[in-house]
Amino acid sequence: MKGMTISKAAYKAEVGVETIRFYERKGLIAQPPKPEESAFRDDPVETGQRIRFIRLALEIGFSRREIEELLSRRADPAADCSDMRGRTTAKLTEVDRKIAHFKQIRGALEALIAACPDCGALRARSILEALTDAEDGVVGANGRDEPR
Amino acid sequence: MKGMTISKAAYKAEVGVETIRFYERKGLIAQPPKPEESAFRDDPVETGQRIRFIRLALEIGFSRREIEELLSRRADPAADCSDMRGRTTAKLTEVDRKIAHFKQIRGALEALIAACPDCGALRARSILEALTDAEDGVVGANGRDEPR
DNA sequence: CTTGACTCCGTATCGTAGTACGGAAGGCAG
DNA sequence: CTGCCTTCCGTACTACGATACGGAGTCAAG
Repeated sequence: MKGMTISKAAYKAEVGVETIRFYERKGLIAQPPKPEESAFRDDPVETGQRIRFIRLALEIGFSRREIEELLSRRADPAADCSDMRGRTTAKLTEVDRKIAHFKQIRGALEALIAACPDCGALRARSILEALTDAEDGVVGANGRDEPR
Repeated sequence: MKGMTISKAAYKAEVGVETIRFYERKGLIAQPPKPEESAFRDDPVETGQRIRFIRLALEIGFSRREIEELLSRRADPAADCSDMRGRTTAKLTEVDRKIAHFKQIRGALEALIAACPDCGALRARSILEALTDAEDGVVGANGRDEPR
């Protein structure tokens, strides 16, 4: 167990062992071949970089599928930057849409709080009913914010 | 089939039949008792209101579990408005956090686009590597945006 | 040479919010 | 009274990103 075992790779990348295995199953990272002298594999350094890239891309809002594509582009020497730029711009628009949506939600919540002027005396019923009656359809024409 | 059947209730509330059944299973709405003269149930009007409340609360960002609590508070006459106000305020904070987070992501995406000044000549590698190298840890101290 | 920690791998489970399916039974028109 | 539609109900499946578990094999230290 001298090489870069999965647990060491996981520790370095600050993810769980299971996460690495999960990425392997999904084809985001390659399963390193086992060296002949050992039954355990030897993760190349590249794996760590790849994991960090995946985590980062996840953090800025790319989905696993999208990351899959990004990684395949990365491997493809014919892919140029404009493609990547397009994807990133599209993601930016998506993020803007989300921000706008959450701002709308924010407004609805503030209205809800404002609709409860001198609390304590009022029952929960009133605020809930204010919500039900007044806010109908306010939030989104799309109906759903984040298609999960 | 004269009463308020499930499909009529679903139509009125603008949800699917399966969605009502799903809410019943989850205890968000009660299964109306079947009248003796019919094998089919008769959904009371209250059900429709309850469904609209649920949809609305979902839209402004309450989770199913939270809605469950809200509904039980609604049934509880001892619950007062300040409790509801507290929950709503907490949700507002949560939404603010999300907005801030998405703005951070927005920034990262813009940086990513800016890091690709004269595209076309550059390979995807460069922008991806810029991302990997430069943005490390930028996005969130929490590491995860929406705890799903 | 045993013990305990670690690895490998498949499969199962989580949480969220539903959606789909299949079969049995009821209801209604022709 | 026959065929088709709808209802009822349980169960399975979807997407997303992991996370957990069980059993077999392996490695290294005592």
